[in-house]
Amino acid sequence: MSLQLYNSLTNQMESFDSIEPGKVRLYSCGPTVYDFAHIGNFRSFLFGDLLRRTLELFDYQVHHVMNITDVGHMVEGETDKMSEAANRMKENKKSGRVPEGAIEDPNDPYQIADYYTQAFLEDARKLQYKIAFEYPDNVPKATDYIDGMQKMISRLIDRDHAYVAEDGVVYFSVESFPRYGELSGNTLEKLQSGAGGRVSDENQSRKRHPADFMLWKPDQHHVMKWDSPWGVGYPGWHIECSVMAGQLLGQDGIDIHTGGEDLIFPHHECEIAQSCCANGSDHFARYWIHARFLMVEGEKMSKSKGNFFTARDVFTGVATGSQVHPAVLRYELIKSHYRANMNFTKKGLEDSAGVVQRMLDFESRLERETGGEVAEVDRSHPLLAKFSAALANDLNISEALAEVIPWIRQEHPDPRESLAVWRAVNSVLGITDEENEAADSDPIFEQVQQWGDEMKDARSRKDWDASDAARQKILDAGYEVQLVKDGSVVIKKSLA
RNA sequence: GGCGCUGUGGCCGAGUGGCUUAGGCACAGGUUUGCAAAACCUGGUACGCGGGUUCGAUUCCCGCCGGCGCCUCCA
Repeated sequence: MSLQLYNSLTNQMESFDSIEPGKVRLYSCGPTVYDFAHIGNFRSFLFGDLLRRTLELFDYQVHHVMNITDVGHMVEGETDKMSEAANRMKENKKSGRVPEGAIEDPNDPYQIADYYTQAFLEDARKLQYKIAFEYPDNVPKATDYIDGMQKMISRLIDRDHAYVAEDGVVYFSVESFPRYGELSGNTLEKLQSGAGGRVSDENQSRKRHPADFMLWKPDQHHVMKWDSPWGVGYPGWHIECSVMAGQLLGQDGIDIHTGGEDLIFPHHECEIAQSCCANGSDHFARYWIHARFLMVEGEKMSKSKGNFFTARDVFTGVATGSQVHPAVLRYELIKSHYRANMNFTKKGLEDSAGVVQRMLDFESRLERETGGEVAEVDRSHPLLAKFSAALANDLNISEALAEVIPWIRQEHPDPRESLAVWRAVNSVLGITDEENEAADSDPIFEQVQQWGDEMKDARSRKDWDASDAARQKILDAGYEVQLVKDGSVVIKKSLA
């Protein structure tokens, strides 16, 4: 069975073949670390994770790399993102969102970048984003690759694909790369007319073509700056991914490159141009796969609408009013097809919580029945065959889940086989894991347990009023109560 | 204006030229239960609008309307 993927480069479905048999080189555009990552970022990242896990299910050995962008790129020529982050950090410290003492000096961009990098990794691990467990090896930081960027820029200049403009800025010459526009469907003429009045005239006049993009900008005053053959300054945004992908995954091209749909142009278009021209190769990535945007309650997520949520806003209950288990957020963010807009809602989260609870219960039941012993299964097992066929169809997760959920409800006469099947399914879904369950401890849990005991005692006396009162206290604390036939009371924390 | 994606029942969300027409949540009825919850069983409601092709279209074609992204900050 071959994996079918929708390639943004050709705008059609294609059978996946890797450059090296059995191995996949996968690159995902990662977060900028000027602030906490939001749920839209994680939708895109978790799509990359789902792709990686699916490839692994199909027995590929996947080398996945994702960058961390920690260079403070310029905004509007005035402020840069690191300075903005420093200001925000000072506010966040005041409001308590960032604990006092978390950062010694908010004016040190490296401290800010490091703080948000660690925060990102923490969130990503809770969400079972596999690559976050491979930091730092497969999660490179842009500022560690300045030297490589400079070498690539030099090579582009040597090959006449880049030039130093009269103001000292190094630009990539899009006219030197006829295929520029291949990914986004743009042409240089259209770009020229589309640019309109957005870009200041002074800047444009120094470029050979309006679409030429910056590779290095000399700027003594920039908050993060490095020495270079073109003066002290900082690199352009696009060059870092070309360099890190090349150094970590090899110069002879990568198999799959992923990112959010907004990165198609200009970012990925520019990566292709730089990489192909610097390496003298025809291909950079053979498959480009882009995830669509996330909406919140039917609207675009934006700070001004107040529907802009970070992952930790969701975990802690800031977003919806109740705490959300990371597995529920993960499920919510992966449950719909990556090429469809997804609508993030409180109701959706509650739905997801129900499914996740069912999965957790199912797994613990099988663990109990088998003592953790599993049978041998492979992908020819009926459920796994259907599950993987669905995923092979451009990661059709909805269809895959539509097979799994009814299967869970079925009778499971051979729990050891079912557990093995479940583990294979879960290796892709990433729902249950020991780490999150262990992290579930709650200071009021002992109190809740005590109410549970009260309820059990009251029930044995048939004192229904006392039983109901105890149950209400448990429910109010955000827990759910289940009665078992033998008279015991099982208490579970609500997942969302 | 250009490029690309998209519109399915109360909600989320697959899929298909006709066949038993996903799955989840919610809702209704039932089993169970002190009452709930959970679990299990049963049930109803679809394919943006207008044309065309066809014996037959939600599915193909054309047009229209709506939503989303990009067109040098953006997952």
